[in-house]
Amino acid sequence: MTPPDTRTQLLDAAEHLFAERGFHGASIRAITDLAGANLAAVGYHFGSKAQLLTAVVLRVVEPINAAQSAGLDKLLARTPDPEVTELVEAFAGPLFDEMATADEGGARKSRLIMRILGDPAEEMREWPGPAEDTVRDRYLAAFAHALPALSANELWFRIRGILAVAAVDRVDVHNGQPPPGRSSAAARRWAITFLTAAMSAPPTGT
Amino acid sequence: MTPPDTRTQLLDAAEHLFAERGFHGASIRAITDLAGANLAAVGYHFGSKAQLLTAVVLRVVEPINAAQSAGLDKLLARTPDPEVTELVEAFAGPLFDEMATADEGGARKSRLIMRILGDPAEEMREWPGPAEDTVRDRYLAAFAHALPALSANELWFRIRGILAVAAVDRVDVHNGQPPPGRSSAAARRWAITFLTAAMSAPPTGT
DNA sequence: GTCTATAGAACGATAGAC
DNA sequence: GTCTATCGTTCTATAGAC
Repeated sequence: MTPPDTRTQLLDAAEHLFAERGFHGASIRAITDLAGANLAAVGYHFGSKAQLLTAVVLRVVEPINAAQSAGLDKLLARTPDPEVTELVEAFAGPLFDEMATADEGGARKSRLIMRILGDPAEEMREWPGPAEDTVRDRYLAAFAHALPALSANELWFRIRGILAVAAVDRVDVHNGQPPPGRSSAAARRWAITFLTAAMSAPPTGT
Repeated sequence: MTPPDTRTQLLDAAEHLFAERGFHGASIRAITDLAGANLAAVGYHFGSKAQLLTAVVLRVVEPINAAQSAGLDKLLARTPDPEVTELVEAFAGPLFDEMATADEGGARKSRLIMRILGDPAEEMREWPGPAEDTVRDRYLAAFAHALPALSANELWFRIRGILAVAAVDRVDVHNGQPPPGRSSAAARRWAITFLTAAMSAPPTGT
């Protein structure tokens, strides 16, 4: 049980506070205080507050991408024509798994991702993010194959719907507490049901 | 064509900047500059930056609530047992209508709502919001009646899914531009298809 | 109702001792 | 790698003239 190093403590504290208050709302002072580190530590370890943010985001996003990618590999190794529900499970499942660390860490990540999704400019834009684009493109192709009647635009709309439902999960609409009677395991299953039906809907008629 | 008064110009500018940069990222200076008003104008007209935010949010949310409420009234006046697709249309439709002012005003409101959804504490919490709670409860009852097999918790999960899909609409995942080939009219119809199928899914088995 | 001017606090970043 | 000290900037809020 070696104690976490300062760098990790800073990442933890920053993940918490960026999710809770946003980038501008979380000061370096608040982050270093929560991390039990010195004010100058952010500059030393990450260079700037903005670079700390990208490090935090990468740490949250990378395992999700890896799990999504591995899930698709596994699916395609078994059959060239996966079911819609299998694709939904492989794509949306990791979003819930990674955000379901029992404690409030899941809701925190969920909020962080929502903030990034909704942020058009914030110091977020320089973030590389080629990995998740690749993963998304691969799922786009797989869904297009499973749902050949759907136009590319409507398919894209639906995939963004998956992201939306997953991102908003565990973020309460009106206050900080999760809705009553929610366990993340149940939410995960509800989401698969909800999203499989949604993805499988026939194309919208003109 | 009377020119808008300072108060309205401040609300417009604040709506823009809060959506674009978040509450902490939008300074009073930036807001008053964009509004063509004086730095002291926010204090005079709204008392504080936080109260300006609640005024902005109320102005965005109120017409949506009113349209949702009127839509449900109209539906229930016609039949005591509306279809799921009609309920989805009445609930989700106004979210798209109010956010579809052709120009980028829609995306702006969409982003603002996303920020509020994802914000557990921000100066948002004191906001009264009894109206939208009432509307949501009425739809909850109507959906429960149309989908009697669904548990209250799973139904609640699904209604939040509607909000998620609507809120994320027109917010691009990775940069400020809307996805290719999107018109808000098409997005509205795609969403009704997507969400009707999702709401109509059978309950998740245990 | 609009302006100038400023108080008072918090901010990000960094230089330099240890 | 960690600390103190501080620079220069920006922030919200408000007092008071017009």
